[in-house]
Amino acid sequence: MIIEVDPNSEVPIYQQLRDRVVEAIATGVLREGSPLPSTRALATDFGINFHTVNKGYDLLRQQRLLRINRKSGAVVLRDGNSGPPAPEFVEEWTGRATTLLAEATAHGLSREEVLDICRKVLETFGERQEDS
Amino acid sequence: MIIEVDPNSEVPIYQQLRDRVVEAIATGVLREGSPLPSTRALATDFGINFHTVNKGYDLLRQQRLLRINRKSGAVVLRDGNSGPPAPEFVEEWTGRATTLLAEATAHGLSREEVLDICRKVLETFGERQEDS
Amino acid sequence: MIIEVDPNSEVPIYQQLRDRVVEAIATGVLREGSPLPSTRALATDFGINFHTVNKGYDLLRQQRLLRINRKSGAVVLRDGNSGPPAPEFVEEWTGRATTLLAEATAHGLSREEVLDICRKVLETFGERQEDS
Amino acid sequence: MIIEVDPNSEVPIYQQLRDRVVEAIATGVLREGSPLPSTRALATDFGINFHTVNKGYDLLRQQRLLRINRKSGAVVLRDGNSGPPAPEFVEEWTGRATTLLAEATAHGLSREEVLDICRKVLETFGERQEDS
DNA sequence: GTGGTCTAGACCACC
DNA sequence: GTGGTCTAGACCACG
Repeated sequence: MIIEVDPNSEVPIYQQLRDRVVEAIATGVLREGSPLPSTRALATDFGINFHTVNKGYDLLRQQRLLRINRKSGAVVLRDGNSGPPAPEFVEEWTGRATTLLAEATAHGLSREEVLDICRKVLETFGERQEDS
Repeated sequence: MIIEVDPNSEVPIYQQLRDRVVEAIATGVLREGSPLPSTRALATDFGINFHTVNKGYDLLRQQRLLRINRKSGAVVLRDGNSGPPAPEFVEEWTGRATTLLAEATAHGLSREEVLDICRKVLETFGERQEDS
Repeated sequence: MIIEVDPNSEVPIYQQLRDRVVEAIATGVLREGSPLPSTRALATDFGINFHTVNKGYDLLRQQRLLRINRKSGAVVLRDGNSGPPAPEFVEEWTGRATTLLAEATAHGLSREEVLDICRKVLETFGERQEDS
Repeated sequence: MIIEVDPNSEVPIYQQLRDRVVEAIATGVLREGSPLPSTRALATDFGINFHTVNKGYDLLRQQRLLRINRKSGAVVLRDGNSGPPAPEFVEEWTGRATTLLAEATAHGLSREEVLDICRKVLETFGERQEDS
C-alpha cells in the first residue's frame, strides 16, 4: 500500500487515513477481501500512535467498508462491485455533494467544467467488473 | 435571505453558515454585490454568538467570496458569473471532490449514477446569466 | 442521574454506561432533549477516565440516541415517544433477542414465564404519551 | 448438528458456538443427554482452533448446560424440560433482558410490539414435551 | 501476535 | 466552559 498521511494537516490524521483507504478501494488498489496492515504496524510505519489508526479503521467499519477480526486483522468488506449502496447512504452523500458542487459553481466553474472534472476523476478509478 | 442553521448539528455552526452562503451564491439567491446582514444582526437572528458569525464570514473572505468593509458591511465579492476560478482553487477542490467521489464509488454507485446525481444537483443551481 | 458503573465487571465500563443511559431513556428518567453531564464531569464522578465516558457517549451517538454538541454537551436525541424505530434496528434487535430468549428456554423457563418477566420489565418502563 | 459459525463476525467465535448450542437446546434439536461432537472434531469441522471450541464448551459448562466427561465427551446436561431454572439464573437473566428490552423501548418499539416479537420467537422454539 | 480496554496528560477547536 | 484529537503505555481477550 502506498498511503501517506500529513500529520501537519488541519484534517485529522485518522480521517486522512480513512480517506486514503476509501480512495484505494475506489481505484481498485484495495478490493473486497484485501487485508490491511495491523493497527500497530501501520502506526509505526506512519510514525503515529496506534490509537489513531484504530480510530481510522473504526470509521471505516462504521461505514461498512471494513471488517475487523481479532485474529486476522482488518479486511476490506466491500468495493464498487459488491452491490448497490444503501439508500440512506445515497441521500446523505447527495447532501454533501450539493455543498461541494455549490462551492465550485460559486467560484465560477460552469456546469460542464464541473462535470468534466468529476468525469475525469471517475475515470481514474478502476473499471468495474461488469463494464469489462 | 432564507438561511437556516441547526445549532444541534454535528457540523460547526460557522461552517453551516459558510455552506449556506455558498449555496445561496450557487443558486443565484446571492449575486456579486449583494449585501449580507451585519454580523451582529445575523447573530441575534440565529441566537448564536457574534464571534461565530464573524468566523463564518471570515472563512468566506479567505475564499475570496466575500468582501468585508468596516463601513458598508459584508458584500458578496463574486458569483458564478464573475469569471473563472483561481487555478489553486480548482486544484484544491479537485482533491476534495476525489475523496467524495471515491466514497460513492466504494459504496457501489456506478460512474453514471454518480454523474447523474451531480448533474441533477447542478441543475437545481439555476441557469447562468450567459446561458440565458 | 442515579447511574452506577462497576469497574470490576467483565463488561466494559463504556458499555455499562451505555446500558444505564438506554435504561434511563426507557424508564423515562431521560427524555428527548434531556441534557447529560459533561464527559469530564461524569468521569470524575465515576472515578474513571474521560475517554471512557467519551466512548460510551459515542456508542449512544452511533445508535442515534444521543446528540453531542461542542457547546452544550450531550443531549438525548430520542426516546420511546420519538417515533418508530428503523427497520434495520428491529431486525438486528430480533436476532439478539432470539439468543437471549433461547437461553431462558434452555434453562427451563416456560414460554409464559419468559413473557411474564418481559411484561413486568416493560411495565417498569414509563407509560408512553400516546397511552395516556 | 447443523451449526454454523462466522469467523468474520465481530462476536467471538467461542460465543457464537455457545449461542448456537443454546439455540439448538431451545428449539429441541439438542435434548438432555444428547452428545456433542468432541472438541477436536468440531474444531477441524469449523477450521478453528481447538482451544476456541474448548472455551465455548467451558462457557456452557459454567452455565450448567453441559457436562464434560473426559471419557464420554460433552453431553447436554439439561433442556427446557429438565425442570425449573436456578433462581440466580433467573435474576441474572432478567438483568440482561432489562437492558435489551430498554433498548427496544428507547428506539420506539411499543410494549405490545416488543411482546409480539418475543412471542413469535418463542413460538419458533417448538412445543415443550409437557405441552404436547 | 492480533485487536480491545482503560488510564493519563497534552493541546486544539468551538462557542 | 465544552468536546475532539493525539500521544503514551499498561493490561487483557482472542485465537
